[in-house]
Parts: sequence; C-alpha cells; structure tokens
Amino acid sequence: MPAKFVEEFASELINVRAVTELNAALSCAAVRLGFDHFALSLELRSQSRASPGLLLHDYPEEWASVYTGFDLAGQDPVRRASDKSFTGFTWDRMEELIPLTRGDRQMLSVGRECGIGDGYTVPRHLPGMARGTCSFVVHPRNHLPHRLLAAAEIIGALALSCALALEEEEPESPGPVLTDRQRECLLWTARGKTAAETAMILGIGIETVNQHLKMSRERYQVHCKQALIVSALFDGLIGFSDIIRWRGTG
Amino acid sequence: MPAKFVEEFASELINVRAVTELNAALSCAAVRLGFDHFALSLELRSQSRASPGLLLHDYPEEWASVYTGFDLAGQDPVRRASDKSFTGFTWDRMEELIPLTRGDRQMLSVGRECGIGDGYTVPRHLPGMARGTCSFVVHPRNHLPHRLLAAAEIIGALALSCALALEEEEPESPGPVLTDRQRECLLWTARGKTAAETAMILGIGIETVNQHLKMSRERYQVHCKQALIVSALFDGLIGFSDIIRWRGTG
DNA sequence: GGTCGTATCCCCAATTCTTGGTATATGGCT
DNA sequence: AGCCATATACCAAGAATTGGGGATACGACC
Repeated sequence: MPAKFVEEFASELINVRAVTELNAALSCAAVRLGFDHFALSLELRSQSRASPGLLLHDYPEEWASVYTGFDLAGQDPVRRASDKSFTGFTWDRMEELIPLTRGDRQMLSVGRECGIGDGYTVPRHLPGMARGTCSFVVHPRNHLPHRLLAAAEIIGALALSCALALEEEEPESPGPVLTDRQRECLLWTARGKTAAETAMILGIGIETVNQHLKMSRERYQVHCKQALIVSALFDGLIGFSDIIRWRGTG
Repeated sequence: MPAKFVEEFASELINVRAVTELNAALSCAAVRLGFDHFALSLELRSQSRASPGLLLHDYPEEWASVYTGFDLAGQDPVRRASDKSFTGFTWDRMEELIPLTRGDRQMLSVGRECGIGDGYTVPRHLPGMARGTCSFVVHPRNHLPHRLLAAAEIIGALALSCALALEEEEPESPGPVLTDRQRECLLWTARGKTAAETAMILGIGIETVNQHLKMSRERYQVHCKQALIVSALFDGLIGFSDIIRWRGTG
C-alpha cells in the first residue's frame, strides 16, 4: 500500500523547516520503504553567488569519502543517467540510458564493496534553475522493493521539492540572451563548422563571425567556444536536434 | 489503491508503439483515475519548425481551438508554472508557483466555460533535450480525485517517458564508448580547459591529452572538439551536471 | 541630436588545435 | 607467447582560435 507511505511522508514534510529535519525524515522513509540508504543532492543554478548545493545522505562513511573522489572526476554514471530520464530508474537499467565506461563499472563495483548495491534514483530538473536527484539504495545482499518503487518516486520528488523550497530564496536572473546573428554563428560552430565555413554559409566575413562569437563568449562570461556551446545548450538557447542532424552531412 | 492503476497503465504502455495508442491509453487512464480530460505536450529542443513537438489531448473541440490562441501568445500559466515545480501541481495552487496576471485568470475562466475546471499537471524537463507536461483535468462541476493524485503523478510521468521514447527515434545504437582517460580529457575540455591545463590537472603530458582527444574524435568520427563534446553530451557519455558545476568554481 | 545596441568588416600577435607521424610499456585475453 | 587495447610521450607543420585593437552604418530610444 504505497499510498500510506506517501501520505505519512508528505505529512512529515509539512513540518520540515531545516535540512536536518529533511535528512531525518528521508532516512526514516528510506527504511520504511525497504531501502538501506538514501542520498539527496540538489544544485541550484544562480550566477549571483556560488552556492555549493545541498547533499544529504546516510551512506557508510567509507563510501562517502570514496564517492567524492569519483564525483569530482565526473565519474558518477547515476548523475549522467539523471540527465536522460523523466522518471526514476533502477541502477541495473542504467545502461539503457547511457553508455557505461569501464570506470563507471568499477565505481559501481567499489560501491558494492562498501555496502552500496542496487538503487533507485529519482531525477528532477528545472531548466536554468535547479537540478536534483534523490536515490534510495539497498545493500548488495538485499533486493530492491519493486512494489514500492512508485512510492519511492513520489517520496523522492516530494523530498526534492522540499529541499528546493528550503534552499531557494531569490528570484533567478534571466540567462544571457544572444542576438539572432550571434546565435546563428554559435549554432554553426556547434555543428562543427570553423569560422571560415560559417562565414561562407552565412555570407558574411570571417572576422564578423569571430566578432559574433566573441560577443557571445562575453555574454556568457566564458573564454572558449566549448564552454559557450555547453552553456547555450544547457540554457536551451540551442538544442541537440539543431545540431546533430548536421553532424554527418557536414 | 493507486498502485493498481499505476500497474495497469504501466503494463499498457509496454505495448504502445505509436502515439495513437498512447493517446488511447491516456484517455482511458484519465477516466479511470476520476478525471474528465487529459492533455500531454512534449517539446523536443529544436527551434526548427520541422518537428513541432507532440500534443495529445481529448479536450472539447471548443476549448482546443481557443487554447491554441492563448498558447501562441505565451499566455498559458500552466506552462509557466511547469517551469517552477519538480512535482505535479493542482491548478488551484498555481498562484503559489507563479504570479497570475489578469490574462491568466481570464484564460482559466474561459476554460471553465468550455468544460475545463480544475486540473493536475505533471511537468518534466531534461535540460537541453526536452520538456513536457501531462495534465489531468476535471469538469467544473466535478472535484479533483485527491486520493489518486499520486497515481496521476506516476502515470503522467510514465506517459511522458513513453512519448519521449516514441518521438526520439528509437533506433539508437549504443554510441562509441571511450576509455576512462579519453573521457576524463574530454570532460575537462568540455569544462573549458585547454589541453595544457587538462594535462596539468591529470598529471600527464600535454601531448598525451591531445592523443586522447585525437582518439576520441576518431571514435565519434568528428574532426573538432566542439562536435566531440556535443556528441558525447548527446549520447550521455558526459552530462551537463559533470560540466556546469565547474563553470563558476573554476 | 546624442547615445546605445546591433551588424558588418578589418588587422595582428600569441596561443591553441588538428593532423600526420613514431615510440614504449602495461595488462587482458586466447 | 602473441595479439590487442590502453596509456603514456614526443615531434612538426599548418590551420584555427582568442583577445587586443580598430572602423562604418543603421535603427531605436530619450
């Protein structure tokens, strides 16, 4: 009866005023659902001040310290898979979402040695504002409570909403806006064209293209076109479907 | 017992191969949950007019035609609220998410005249890839099935996932897999580092970094790092969360 | 009328990237 | 033992980018 757990958790969240209370409620909910651990991470995207984000978990100390190493290296496949799914996913099906490198598998293997077996991760994104994941994890010797994954999905989402409400305060500033020409140049650059090629395509001078890209980099406050493209993609200023089609044909 | 509805819907979705089937399944699920209508919209990130996205609904004809006018004018408050919430929300609580203008209220009012009363909207975002909402709506004379909103949340999310899978051109071959070193170099490059900086960070030679990037480009059959980064981002080998965090903190 | 943003074009120096090579060592697999 | 993938390192030539300078023109706004 997942509804019971969900309602219990929801009523607990109403009283939550600090992250420590959320932590306690989540830890309790994880156990009640049949999991051994939980982990919640929330990153707010505010250019104004560097907020390190929120990270709550009750992982074994051993794993927590090892994990940060993997995470700093950008080696967390769960994080990547979270960018690919609307709904929660079990870790054993991650390969359907993203390719796993050898290092990814090694990380999962090390995790199992530290008591981190299978898991269920609830991802949520608010474009330009926030991104968060809430994971529920079982010990390698235990099995996921498949009957309660729907409840875990709801509870994870509620926890993320609660965390967002706790961490969020200021209205976000609108991202940099580029002019049409700047965006056009950026698009062709993202498609792999050089400035010279872009100039020919658009029928303008090479230096003009460079100038537009220069201005675009200034707007986004980055110093190279890699970062420019990544930023614009993340903002939604350009989309993959704008780019990918041109990959082979160019 | 929401679990029953969720399981029924999930098992129906497994067989869905076309949007018309998804439409039928959703329409049926909406009624079973106690709603009168549903609406699902999915936008894949591409400004090209070629793919206008997906819109499924069983709204009264009357409302459907009026709505497009509001939507084209960017006057849909539900759409705006969807950018602010991790979880589904009932329309009567929209004002907690966004300020409602006079035009917004007018639109909701016109909706009621057309048989569109209160509703529950499930929003989902994948940064740089897709955005979607799935709404369940009751007639003005009916009340929302509050007991089943958790089920609606799950079912809405499943429907969006299904729609995403349908629109995303299933025949995805597993993309080229890079070695860990190649991926590390690629990651730091995507974070805006030059080969020299990456070499220093990883404690290896500049030319080694260039070699790894060279091999990576070969794997993806591209000839510049912009395209390499876009390709790796697109198939999930690296994720925005791996990159964006490093933009401000250096 | 003056200012500002946009779009267009130009130059230049320093740095970086791309592409073509070659080479050694290690570990896994058969 | 032999093969293959991987990681490491180096060289060199040519193309491309990056960050400084400029300039002209047009339209919007106050």
